[in-house]
Amino acid sequence: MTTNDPIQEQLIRARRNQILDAATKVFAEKGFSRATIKDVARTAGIADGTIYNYFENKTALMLGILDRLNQTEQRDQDFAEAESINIQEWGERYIKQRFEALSPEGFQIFQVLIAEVLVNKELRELYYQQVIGPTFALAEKYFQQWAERGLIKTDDPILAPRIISGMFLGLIVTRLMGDPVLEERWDEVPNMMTNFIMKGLEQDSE
Amino acid sequence: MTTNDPIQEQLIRARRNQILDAATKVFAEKGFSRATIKDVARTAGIADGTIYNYFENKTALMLGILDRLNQTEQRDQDFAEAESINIQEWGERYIKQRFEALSPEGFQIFQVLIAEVLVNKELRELYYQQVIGPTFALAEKYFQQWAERGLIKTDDPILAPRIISGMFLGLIVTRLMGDPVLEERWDEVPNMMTNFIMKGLEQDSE
Amino acid sequence: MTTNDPIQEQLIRARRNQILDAATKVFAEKGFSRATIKDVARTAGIADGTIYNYFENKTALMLGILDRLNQTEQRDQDFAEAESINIQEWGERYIKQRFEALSPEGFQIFQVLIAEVLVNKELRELYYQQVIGPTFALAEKYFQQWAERGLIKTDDPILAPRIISGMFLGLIVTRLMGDPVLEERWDEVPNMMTNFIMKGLEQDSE
Amino acid sequence: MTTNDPIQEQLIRARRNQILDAATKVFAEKGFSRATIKDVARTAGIADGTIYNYFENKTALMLGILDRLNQTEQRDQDFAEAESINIQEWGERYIKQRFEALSPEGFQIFQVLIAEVLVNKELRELYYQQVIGPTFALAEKYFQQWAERGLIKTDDPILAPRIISGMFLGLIVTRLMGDPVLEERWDEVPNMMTNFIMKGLEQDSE
DNA sequence: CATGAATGAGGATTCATTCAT
DNA sequence: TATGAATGAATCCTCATTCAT
Repeated sequence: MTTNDPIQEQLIRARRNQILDAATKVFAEKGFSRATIKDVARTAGIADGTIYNYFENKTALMLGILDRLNQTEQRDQDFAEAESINIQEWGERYIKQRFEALSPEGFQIFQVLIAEVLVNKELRELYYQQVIGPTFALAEKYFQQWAERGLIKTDDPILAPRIISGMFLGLIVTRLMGDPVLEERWDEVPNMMTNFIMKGLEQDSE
Repeated sequence: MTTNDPIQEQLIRARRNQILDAATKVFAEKGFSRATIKDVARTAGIADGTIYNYFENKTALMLGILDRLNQTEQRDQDFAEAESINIQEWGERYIKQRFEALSPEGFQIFQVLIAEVLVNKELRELYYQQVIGPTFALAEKYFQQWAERGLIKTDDPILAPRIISGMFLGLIVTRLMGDPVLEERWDEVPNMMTNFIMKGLEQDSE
Repeated sequence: MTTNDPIQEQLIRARRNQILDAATKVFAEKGFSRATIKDVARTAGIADGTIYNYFENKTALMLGILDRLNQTEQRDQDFAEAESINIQEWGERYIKQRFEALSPEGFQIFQVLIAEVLVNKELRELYYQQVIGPTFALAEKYFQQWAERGLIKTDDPILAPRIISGMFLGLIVTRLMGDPVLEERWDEVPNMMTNFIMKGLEQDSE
Repeated sequence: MTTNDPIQEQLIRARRNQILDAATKVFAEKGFSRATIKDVARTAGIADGTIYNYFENKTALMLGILDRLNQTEQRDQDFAEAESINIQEWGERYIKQRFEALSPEGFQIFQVLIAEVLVNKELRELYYQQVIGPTFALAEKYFQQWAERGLIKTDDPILAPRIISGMFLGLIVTRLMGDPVLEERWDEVPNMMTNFIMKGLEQDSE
């Protein structure tokens, strides 16, 4: 079962990725339940049965997608360096970075993920525990520090990051819901959003 | 077929609502595809077949939920009166109103809706056309006016409402994803959000 | 249950006939199985439930149709008088009579009957016992007599009537199968058929 | 999808035939509508689902039966050679041939076919167009020729073949309706029928 | 490992029948 | 009696999963 042959390992990993790519695409298009193993297999260009050599069952495909997401996510958990530089600048950079990470495939992953997490309690808990929770915990810590140092003016370092990430998430969802404006002007969104977060809508009071 | 007997009408409407309530609950819990007609029937306390006396098929249940949503939504399409009063005050009031409209059942409806719309192209297009599109169109018009009159300082009346509604939507999704903080402190969110929208995070520059 | 009020009786019989008419029509169009009680009720202009006040169940509708057929059939069991007149003339008259009995409704009854009898063993046995069998028995008797008296030249009074009635039945079936020629020229068929039966195709041998 | 592997092809065709055999049997016994896929599957000795690997749906089974019939039918479209030989002899031979083609399975096919065609408009039109119509067209042509050459004495080459084929069809139906005489003496029918067609019932007039 | 035919449990839907009004 | 809403058994069909090749 578990070989140690490094070439074998490579092949297996490649095949797993090929299947997960197909699954992501198909799940995004039709949703987890409506998508069939046959769909995934056809999209991956392999036979139905082959999928079961790499994944226990259909649910494992979903978890596999989540897993890959986690792995990529972890790379950009870099709230850190904020201290050194101007907070506005950092915010800008951070947000842009998040947006840039959203490849077309990234959107599909979000699409699958949100849709499924909303209606699958198990997955929801898993995802909250593994991703959302830790992210918020980290964010809270930094917002706390920044607020203390007077870098930002929020008095609620718990809700603030939720509002910001909510904005990000909501924009993605709105785009996924088919808003053509967001699709077309997606590049302008990070800047706009940063501005928004920093300064709000209100007229300067002078 | 279509009787005019008002008592009959009442009964039919009541039964339809009973079924839609059950469907909303079940769809929110398990998602549209995983939910079975038997689930809905059991939850509604009726027989499977009865559902088909009121709805063509399972999909019609989904559309029925959407329809009821539209009907309630239309009541609060009141961007209007903003002109008369202070824009900040209006924003506060408007946002609070939107939040208050979110009964527990309201959350379930969102849960069903978002999850399904994300993976159901037909429904997505329908919903965008009937709800999202018109709402944005209206919002754009008002933002435009407010910006012209100097009430708000955005220079982009197209993206701005998307960012704000995205924030709202994103917060709902985050809560639906199980964030306990948002659930617990949901009452504080409208104020916080209003503030945020108006003033942003940035320290006043004096 | 069983009233003796003659007016009641009349009404009941009328309603039964109304239902059977509708059933005949619907069964002919869609076949017994595909036809629904709702179809029959709608065609009869009454409610579904009402049918069950007059017939035990759906099958009883079929038997009711058969029953009415038997009652009309019995009127023309008049092989008799053949003796008195020229056999050719009699044949002509008999065949014409059979054809004339075929009202449009009569075709529908045949359509229902044949289709159902072919695939319903119980009904088939019932029908053979009650109608086909007795008819052949009678026919055999007369053919026997005619042959003995030299009125016809068949030496097989058992098969002969089967061939003739088969011809009749087959022409009906062919017409029911949608042959436009037979539909259009149906009036000419009796004569043609009589001739055929009497003289066959063969050239006279002089 | 469509492999060219000849062994695969063989297996597929064999399985299709296995299913169609079962379907023919079951449909003949219970009729198309009353027969269930489970019935067919059990009779074929396979699982329900397997049927759907070979046929789109239940209706396709019916069409499949029809298709096989067409293929066998086409072999004996041999009106031709009549010219060379004595017409009586040819008629005899032709009719015998048709009767011999009626294997036990052939009867079942007729049973299914007639019963269903009578109550299924779509199938009826399909069958008329593909089988009955063309057959009559061919027959008309030959009867016309024979009549012109004085081989037969009919003056109506349009109705004549209908009467003859009607006789054949009617005899089959009568037998299918359960007549024990026809079942027992089926072998004698072709001769009797030929005679009948050629000479009719009438006493020779000398 | 790869394949894809076979399996059969599960779910949407239909419809004969019942029964309260 | 007439009605037609409610019922739930029955049936078609889908599809995750298995397994022989």
